[in-house]
Amino acid sequence: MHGSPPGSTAAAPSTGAPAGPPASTDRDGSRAGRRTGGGTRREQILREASRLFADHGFHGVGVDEIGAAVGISGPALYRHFAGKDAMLAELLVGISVRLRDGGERRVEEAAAAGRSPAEALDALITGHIDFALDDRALITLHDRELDRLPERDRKDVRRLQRQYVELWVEVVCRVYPDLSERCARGAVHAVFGLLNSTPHLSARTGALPDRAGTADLLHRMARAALASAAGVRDGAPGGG
Amino acid sequence: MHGSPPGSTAAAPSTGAPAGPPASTDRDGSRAGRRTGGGTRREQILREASRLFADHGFHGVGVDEIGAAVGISGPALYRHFAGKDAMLAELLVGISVRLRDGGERRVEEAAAAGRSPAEALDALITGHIDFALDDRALITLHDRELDRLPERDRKDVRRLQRQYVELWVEVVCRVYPDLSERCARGAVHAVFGLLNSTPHLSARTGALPDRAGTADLLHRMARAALASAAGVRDGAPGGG
DNA sequence: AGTCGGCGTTAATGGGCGTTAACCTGGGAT
DNA sequence: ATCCCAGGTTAACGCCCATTAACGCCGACT
Repeated sequence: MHGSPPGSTAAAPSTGAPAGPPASTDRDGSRAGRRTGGGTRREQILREASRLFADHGFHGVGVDEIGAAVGISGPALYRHFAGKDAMLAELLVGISVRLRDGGERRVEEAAAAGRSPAEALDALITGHIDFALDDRALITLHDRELDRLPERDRKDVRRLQRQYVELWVEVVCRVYPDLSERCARGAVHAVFGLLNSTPHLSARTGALPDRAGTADLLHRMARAALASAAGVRDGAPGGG
Repeated sequence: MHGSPPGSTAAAPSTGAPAGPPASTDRDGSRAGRRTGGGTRREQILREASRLFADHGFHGVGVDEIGAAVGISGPALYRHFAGKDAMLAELLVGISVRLRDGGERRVEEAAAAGRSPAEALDALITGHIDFALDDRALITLHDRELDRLPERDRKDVRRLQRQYVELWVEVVCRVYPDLSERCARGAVHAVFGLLNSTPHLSARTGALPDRAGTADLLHRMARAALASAAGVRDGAPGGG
């Protein structure tokens, strides 16, 4: 019991890539960047933690569960994170940064290429849809577990979220000049709700055709919803 | 310590109506229906519990907190409910029943009055918006805490939710015959996401004009989103 | 008047869980 | 060859919290 060999009792990881035999092939120079199946240990942990948090809620997941999901057990997580809170914080801040930076990049690129505000808005919609479809768990956490964060991080996340919303509002107001900023903000929030509904869809079996079809459907709905918020018939063409 | 008089140490209720002096004025005949400030004790508890669950998540709220919110302390809740799970179950089942029954009633009334499918759809939208605006906490719980339910109740709630969705899908398919049922289901889910976004809005101060304005905005957006899902320009009038 | 049950109270119990402690190991740098 | 430390392991601690136990008050019926 006491001197038993380690590494045999831990549960198997739930991702597709089993980490049983340590991946000895891919050694990169960096010290803290040892890689197993899918990225750094830290990244593995964050990925699994996000899935678990999204499924069962932050308080509904134990550290042992998270550990088991990556093939290590319980307290070993403390070699990578200061605690459970720190994992959630890193996830939420990471999401918010990615959303904001991605949005800013798209708007800047559109402006640099001399495209119309409507095209910039399309770029924002496309980016958000990609995110919602590819990182469903993160999207779920994004607007669900914010309150479980220690004060400091919560403020950071809120600031980032606000910046992202304002980015949208600016573009929307440029596309629909008659729309008040107040209404635009409300409409943008509603469109986020629409786009972020994807987690619910894919829970059901085959609820939607495929990725491209879903993306197209959501894109059309989002654009039409915004247009109608401005009291305008949507005159844009069909899809991307 | 042991024989101290009860009723003096409990925390004050957070609702507007203090329950300090027992309401002796309103006695109705029913035995289990004693009333204090706002409805039955059971109803008080459910109301506060829904608010707390929505704010902090099911696992993030303790029974002592719920008790304190209605002016009693901790284990007294067990005089009214079998346990914490039972409260959540009653809330979620109640929501789902109200949504489904309300929806069915509206559709039947529209049919009985000889109205068009489009008008039935408008009635559904209006009903959902009323619900989302008046019971924000419940709407939040509705799609967030389902997994925290014991198996039996979870199945019930899912069945009710499915029936509600199917009700919408039927009406939508009648309004837009070219829309495949599959796409209609996806679009309906997306519209739910749009309409249920209201909790996020009102968290911010003055994010939206007023109740009527918000309802109108959401209604227009929902209708336009559904129309665009069918590949149709929304031809309905402004709304009201 | 007497009693009985609804509704509270506080104290105790028991399990779950985050976190820490103490210890082990294997592979790269010296 | 040796050392070191990143990254594991299991055991233990302590808190939080849902639930139960044991008891008290009061209003309503007989």
